[in-house]
Amino acid sequence: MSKEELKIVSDSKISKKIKKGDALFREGEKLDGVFCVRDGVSKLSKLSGNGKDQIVRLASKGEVMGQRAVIAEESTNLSAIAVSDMKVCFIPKEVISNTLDRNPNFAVEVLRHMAHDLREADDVIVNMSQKTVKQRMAEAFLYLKKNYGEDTEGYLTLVLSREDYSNVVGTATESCIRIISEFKKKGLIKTSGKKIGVADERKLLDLIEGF
Amino acid sequence: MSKEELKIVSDSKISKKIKKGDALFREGEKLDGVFCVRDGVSKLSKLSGNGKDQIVRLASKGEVMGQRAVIAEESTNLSAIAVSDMKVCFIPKEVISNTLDRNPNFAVEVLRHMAHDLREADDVIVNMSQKTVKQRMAEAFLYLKKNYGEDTEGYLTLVLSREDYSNVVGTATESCIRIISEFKKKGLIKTSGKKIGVADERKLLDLIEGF
DNA sequence: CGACATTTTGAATTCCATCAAGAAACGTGG
DNA sequence: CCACGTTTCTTGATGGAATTCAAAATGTCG
Repeated sequence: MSKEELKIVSDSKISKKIKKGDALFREGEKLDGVFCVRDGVSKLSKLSGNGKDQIVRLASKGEVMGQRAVIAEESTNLSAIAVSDMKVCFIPKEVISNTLDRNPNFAVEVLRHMAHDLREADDVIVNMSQKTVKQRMAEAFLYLKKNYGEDTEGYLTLVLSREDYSNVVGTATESCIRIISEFKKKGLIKTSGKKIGVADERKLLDLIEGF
Repeated sequence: MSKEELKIVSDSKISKKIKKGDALFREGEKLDGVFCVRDGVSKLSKLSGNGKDQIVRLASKGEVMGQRAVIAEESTNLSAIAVSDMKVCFIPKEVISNTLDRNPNFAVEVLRHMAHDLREADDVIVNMSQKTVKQRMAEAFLYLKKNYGEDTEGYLTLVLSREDYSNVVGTATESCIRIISEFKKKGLIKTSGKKIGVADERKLLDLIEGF
């Protein structure tokens, strides 16, 4: 991307602060631009027929939300809700489509990014359909540790509610809670209030592999 | 896409015939190009930890396979296996990447296509995690009817094995068979050998909605 | 026909969602 | 700071859904 173009995109950014629990957008809305996360984490979820949310992915610093809808010129299929306080910047869709048309490299860059998202989505499909709830819970904890890290005491940096966990894993909140307490009893994880920490990574991995 | 470029792509195509059951490629392989389906149908599947295949999507006439891997310059995450006899054409990756670099419109076109795939993948994730096996079976039949049509007697044009059905839906083959016979008894579908036909679209829809 | 894969049914078991109800945490206004 | 209503978390009990293992029936192909 050339310097002038980088400047255009950069100038057209609008910064926003979003409070935990507030929505950046909701499924079905038309977006006039994309959001880029500068700080904090957002969940991207979709309402299912039975009234439950399914969290499809999480977006944190440096990640972009809404590009699928803007590119396809459709309304969003997902809602974006802040899981923690956030700072985001907004880039109007005209800027996106102009840059796309003018700059093949930018397009290819976006393409790569979407190819990556698609691969992850394929993996999630397989996990959802072939793994047990326990295995998916174990994966979720390892994923959160890997992507968001842990504090000095070994607890996951990103703190989610039990309901959010269940919406990531696609299960009932009670099942999720039961599995957390089972994992704790077996020493796979540790808890402190809402915080959860990975205690035995190896055993979690074994569980995922089916031992 | 300009005429010259169209010609380049067209000239570089290589036609292949693939027999039912044969693989176009297998997960983990590196691809040196993409496949475009001219005739027949292929399943795109991924092996899960427990040894079962999960069919992520089906590709038929006009659809392209392998573009994700080629664009991301990774090995494929999916296997492509012919569900019926097929004719496909192969386009080398150099041709793809050259065209991508030169032609912003082509890139945007591919981008739109991938945005569409991503949306569908999101929907599948929600279906897999929130719907029952029965509901997913019902959806599968309606999907197959809508996308591949039915013969003069009302049976689905695309004939899959029971195992393939179960791999689409993400369930055990026995469960899948039991549901088929239940649906038949209730008059939702009809069968004749391996062939399956939609008998009562409305009732299938009701079942999906949870009645 | 015989060998092999696919389809079908049966029964036992495990997994998970749901309903109900109690305990702990949280915020808010007095 | 406490009393309160509200939300979130936790545990128990139960029924239904789906997997698994086993075995029989049917189909397919050399």
